[in-house]
Amino acid sequence: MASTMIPDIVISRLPIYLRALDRLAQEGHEVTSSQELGKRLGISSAQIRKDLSHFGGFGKQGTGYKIHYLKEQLRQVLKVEREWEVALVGAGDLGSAVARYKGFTERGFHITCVFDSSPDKVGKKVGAFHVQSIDKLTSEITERGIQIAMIAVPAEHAQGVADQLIAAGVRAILNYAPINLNVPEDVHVQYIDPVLHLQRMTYYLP
Amino acid sequence: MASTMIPDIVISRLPIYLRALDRLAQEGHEVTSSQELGKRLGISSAQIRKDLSHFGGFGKQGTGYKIHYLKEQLRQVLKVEREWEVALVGAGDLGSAVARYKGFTERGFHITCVFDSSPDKVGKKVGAFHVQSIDKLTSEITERGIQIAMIAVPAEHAQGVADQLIAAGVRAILNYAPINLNVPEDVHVQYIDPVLHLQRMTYYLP
DNA sequence: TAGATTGTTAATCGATTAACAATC
DNA sequence: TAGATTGTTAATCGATTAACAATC
Repeated sequence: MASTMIPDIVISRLPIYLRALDRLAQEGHEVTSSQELGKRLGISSAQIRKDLSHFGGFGKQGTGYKIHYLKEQLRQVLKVEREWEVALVGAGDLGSAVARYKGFTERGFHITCVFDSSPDKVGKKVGAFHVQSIDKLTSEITERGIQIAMIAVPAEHAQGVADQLIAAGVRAILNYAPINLNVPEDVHVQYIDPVLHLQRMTYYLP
Repeated sequence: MASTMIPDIVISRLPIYLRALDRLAQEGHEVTSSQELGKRLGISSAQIRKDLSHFGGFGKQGTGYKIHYLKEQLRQVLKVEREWEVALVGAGDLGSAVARYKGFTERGFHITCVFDSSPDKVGKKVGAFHVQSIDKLTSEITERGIQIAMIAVPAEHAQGVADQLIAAGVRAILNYAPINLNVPEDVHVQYIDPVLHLQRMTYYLP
């Protein structure tokens, strides 16, 4: 299969293209070119064409890409033409904010269960969600066949939670805890730590 | 100056190293090696040594790196040995969550002003912050000499806000709005869009 | 000293870009 | 047709890794 041969760095740009295409569509455009897209994103047109060509010829010489069509193709490549169930672990300040964030559902990622280890929180509601005991994590995730989870617990508990999630069948983790996770190679992890981004920018400030 | 010659990809890893060193220190370690650090981070030891060597010889043959010393050196390189003032634009759901997040202050980034365009929000409190009208943005940021801002407004207003921030002197922007910003090349932008990370992982799921 | 690990060089690997034939 | 833009190849550029002398 071709999928194993496509560099991850290419995959990482597809969601960015998709987001820009959504925007162009919203603005009323129907067609775009690698040049226009590249200018918006600060990416060379050659790179965009090369990235897209891994998955097929989506454009037409002389005219460019039909935005609606390209969007649909990219959504299928990324497997985001479907809806995904997501588990959230941690219902503290950070977890609650994540649970309330509307951007997930709007783009096809539905949080369907929220876990916390604190008896104070279990049984309470966070946003629209009923917080469950972490003891239910394995059974709930296994039964529902959930493959994606978000971790929003303190750093010191994140690795343990990740291990539990993986044992229960989770294969993709979005980690908000400020710590690196060690996971088997068939499990994917992405990190959100806004402070890292700030620290990367201060280097360049006077 | 050497700084312009160091690849940005190297800079982007320094905060990750720093975070791992913090953790090692918390766990009671006093010394580490490129091998140990690399194993934790899933990065080759050669890469860590090479990255660090851009800034000086921080280690000792045979023994490795003193964690406390290396932390201090990296903090200086990244300019995070000091405290930074940060402006936040947008006090809606997302902006409020950002304002309440404790991780910023803990690591030296102090939100000192919050702006919103909605008269409903101006004058109210969000977390510990008094929300100001966006009309005050330019004067407030200029007077305080703020160089870092976070954008948490709807996508359609993000570019306009960025333009205002830059005109007022901001040189580093952390953008939570799901849209690419076009900025002059002496302005740094980083993006936080958790959905992008999820979309990048679903590609690999069955 | 023997063992370990750095800092650095050279070799390898991979990603980006330039260029252009194909073609709409 | 003339103009525009794709998809793709080859060339360039840059980043990672392997290896090892230096040295603690």
